[in-house]
Formats: sequence, structure tokens, C-alpha cells
Amino acid sequence: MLSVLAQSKLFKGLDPSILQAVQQHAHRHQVESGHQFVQQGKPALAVYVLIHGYAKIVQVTPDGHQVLMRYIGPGQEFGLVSVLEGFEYPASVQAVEECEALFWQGELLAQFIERYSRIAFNTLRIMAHQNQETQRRYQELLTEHVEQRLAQAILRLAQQVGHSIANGTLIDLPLSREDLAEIIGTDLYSISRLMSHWERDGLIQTDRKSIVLLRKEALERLAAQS
Amino acid sequence: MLSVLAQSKLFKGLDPSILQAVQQHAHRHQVESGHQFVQQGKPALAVYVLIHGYAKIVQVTPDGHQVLMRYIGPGQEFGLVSVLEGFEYPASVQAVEECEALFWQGELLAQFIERYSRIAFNTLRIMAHQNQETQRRYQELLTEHVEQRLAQAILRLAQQVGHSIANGTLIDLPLSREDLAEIIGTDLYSISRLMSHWERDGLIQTDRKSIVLLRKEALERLAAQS
DNA sequence: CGATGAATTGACCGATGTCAAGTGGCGTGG
DNA sequence: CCACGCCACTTGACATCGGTCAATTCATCG
Repeated sequence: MLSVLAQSKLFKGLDPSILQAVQQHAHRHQVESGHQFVQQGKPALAVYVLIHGYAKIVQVTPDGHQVLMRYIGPGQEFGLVSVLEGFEYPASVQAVEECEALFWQGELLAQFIERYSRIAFNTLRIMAHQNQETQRRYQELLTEHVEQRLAQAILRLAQQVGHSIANGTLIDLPLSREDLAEIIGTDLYSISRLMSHWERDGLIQTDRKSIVLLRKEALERLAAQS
Repeated sequence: MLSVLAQSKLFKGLDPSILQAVQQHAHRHQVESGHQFVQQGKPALAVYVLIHGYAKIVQVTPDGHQVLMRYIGPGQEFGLVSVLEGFEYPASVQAVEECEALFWQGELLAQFIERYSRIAFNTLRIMAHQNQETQRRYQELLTEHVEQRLAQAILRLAQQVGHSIANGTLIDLPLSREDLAEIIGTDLYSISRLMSHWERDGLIQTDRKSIVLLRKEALERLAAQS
């Protein structure tokens, strides 16, 4: 568990003794599949680092649309805004399987930041990356069509949470057509059409619990062409 | 000029003596209308605070589309990522009128952050806000139509850079139809249609150099209805 | 083996991007 | 001071992507 922290973006690069100290202040939170760690709109009190399992970060818009921001796995953090006073969680975080996380009060992280500048810069780096990622997706939405966006999304998932297997890359998350629709901002019908098309052409292979990416280059070509 | 810094999001809340020290390390950069402070893709070396004038933050996508992220005015900062090593500027910053800015090497800001935690938290707060803003616009793009998005964009501009005048709010930036199109992600034709419609109905009033918002509530109603 | 929820597929339609032609105003240069 | 040309804007016609609805099939779990 210490080793997960040592690898995490938030706490990596710390002296072992400091890492120890950090870990000693952690609390543990276990959540079963489908349940939430934190809820959008509630005051942001704590920052979390996932130790085990996968979770998804979901926003719902004022008019009721769901937006699936991203999936996170072991070593990844959420709730960073809790270091700042007066913020609310911008999204809910929901376990897609049995999950375990460590968490710290936001104030405590603030103290860490004051004391250990390495943590301050780690935090900044994480936020900067998130910013870039959101902007990239914003641009995609502006300029690319549903087909390209879906291809990109699958490639991104493969890279983030995929495992290499014999004939390709396995993404073993229970991704419904609706989930994919919420990721790229469309409806499940469009997803369905594209997926069965790609499956016929042997680019991918799907069942209810997973996706296998068979011909990566072909998808990349699709994602690229504007 | 010190007072502009004292008001800026990046350096506000500092002891006067520290603010002094910060200012002593600043360099000055003057840029004429239409020219750039920094260029997208170049290594991010310095952070800037605008002292005078207005500038726009623009990204161009891999396939050549322009995206106008936002306008900034006196007291606002850009190039924050330069505190982190190995980043590039994610966007270009272009003056829309004669502009003057102070700037600091990224490494120097990093030292400030280590030494004065107030600056660290200011930086974090700025990044968190930017994130939220980008996500809000992402959602808008997903769920709202061109008409609502344009209404929102104009309201936002009015709030950020508008001046109250007799019959409404004046936005005195040289905003072409194309600029507006790049803000909300559409083409100049759609903008043109909507704008002339609204002008006929007396909601707004435009010429080449400015926009006057006459009936704010009416625009708000348009922006809200989904 | 039935029931329930997910996925598929087809038909339809509307918002919006694209193209083309025309208008108007402003500045420049004669 | 006038005329020309350029550029931003307007307006209409058209094409198309993709969102919506309805009907059907599929698979999974009890």
C-alpha cells in the first residue's frame, strides 16, 4: 500500500520518511461496486487516492444530462479541490467494482503542501495535466465527428486501463453503450451503430463486460482523419 | 502598477514587503495590437500578469481550427504552466490592443511558491477555477444549442470585460462574427443570423468595434431555456 | 424457460454546417 | 473630394450528420 502511494502522482518523489508520515495520517474508505465515494455538489472535504479497483468520475449537468469525465485506477487521485476552502466536488466518483481508497482531510493536505514543496508541485502538475486533458476533449468536441471521438475514446481507455493480451488489448470494464455515449457526448444508438460496424470489420470485439481492441492502427487511422 | 499586482489573483493577499520583492524581480513586456505575448507549442518559460490592455487566448487544433478560449484584462495572468518543467504553452496569447505585461521566469515563480505558501495556494486556486470553467464550457457544448451558447458567451463577456453605460452594458472589444464563432464553436454564418435577429428585436446593438447589451434579462432567458 | 434490461436496426427529421451570391461601409489613393 | 476595391457581414438555398422514436432481437439471470 505504501508502494501504491509512492507511485501515485500526488505523493511520488517524496523521501520515504515523509511518505511514512503522510500515510500515517490517512484514513481508509472501502466502497462496493456501484456506490459513490463522493458526491457532486457536496462540500469538498477530503482528497482520495485509489488503492484498489476502478471508479468513474461523473458529472450531471443542470438539465440532467450525465457526462462521464474519465475512469481512474489504483494510484490515481480525486477530490484535489478540497485543499482550497469553499469548493464543492465538481463531480461524483462512483466505484465500478469493489474499491478501496485512502483519504485525507483537505486541510491536512494543505499543511503537507506548506511543509513539503514536492507535494505542492505534484498537485500543480496534476491540475495542469487535467486542464490540458479537458481542453483537448473540448477541442475534440468542437472539431471532430462522433466516429473520430469514439475511436479516440476507446484508444484512450485502452492506454489508461487496458491490458495487453494475445491478439490485442483488453479493456475489462463493464462499459455499456450508454457509458460510451456519456463519454463522447452522444446517444447509445450512434454508439451501437458504430460498434457493430467495427465489430463486423474485425477492429474490435465486445461483450457486456469488456472490449478487446484488435486492430489498433485501424482505429488510430479512423481517429485521425478529419 | 503595484496596485494591479496586489489585486491580481496570482499575488493577492501577500504582505506588502513580499509583494515588493516579487515586483522587483519582474520584467516588462510591451506588445502592440495583434501581436503575441507567447506562442502555443513553445516551451513555457515565463508567467505573465497583464497590467494594461486586453488580450485573447487562442488555441489552434491539429486540423487547423481556431478555438478562442477567453479574453483577459488587467490583473489576469497567463502562462502558469511555466512553473512546471517540461511544459509547453497550451495556447497563444494575442493582444487585441496595445498591451503591457509583467513577467517572471517560471523557475522564479517556483521559488516564490516554495517560499511563500500564499502564492502556492493562489496558483492552485487559479488552476482549479480554470478547470471548472473549461468543464462548464465542455458541458455547454455537449448539451446546449448554438443559440443558448452564444447568449451565454455574450453574457460572460459582458460580465468579464463590460462597462455599464446609460442603456445597458458596453463590451468594447473588436469582436468579429468569426471571433464569436471561434468562442462557441460554430461558423460565422450562424452567428450572423442570430446577431441580426437579436439586433432587430432590440436585445443588442453592434458595430465593428463593440457590442452593447441592451436587454440582459431577455438574453438570460434565451441562455437558460434548454 | 421465461422475464427483464441491453443492444440492434430502420425510418424520420431538425439543427446546423456549407456554399454561393449579394450588400454595405470604410479606407486608400488618385 | 470622389471612386474604387476590399473586407466584413448578410441572406438564401441546400446537404448532412446525428439525435429521436419505435419495433425487434438478443442475452443473461433467476
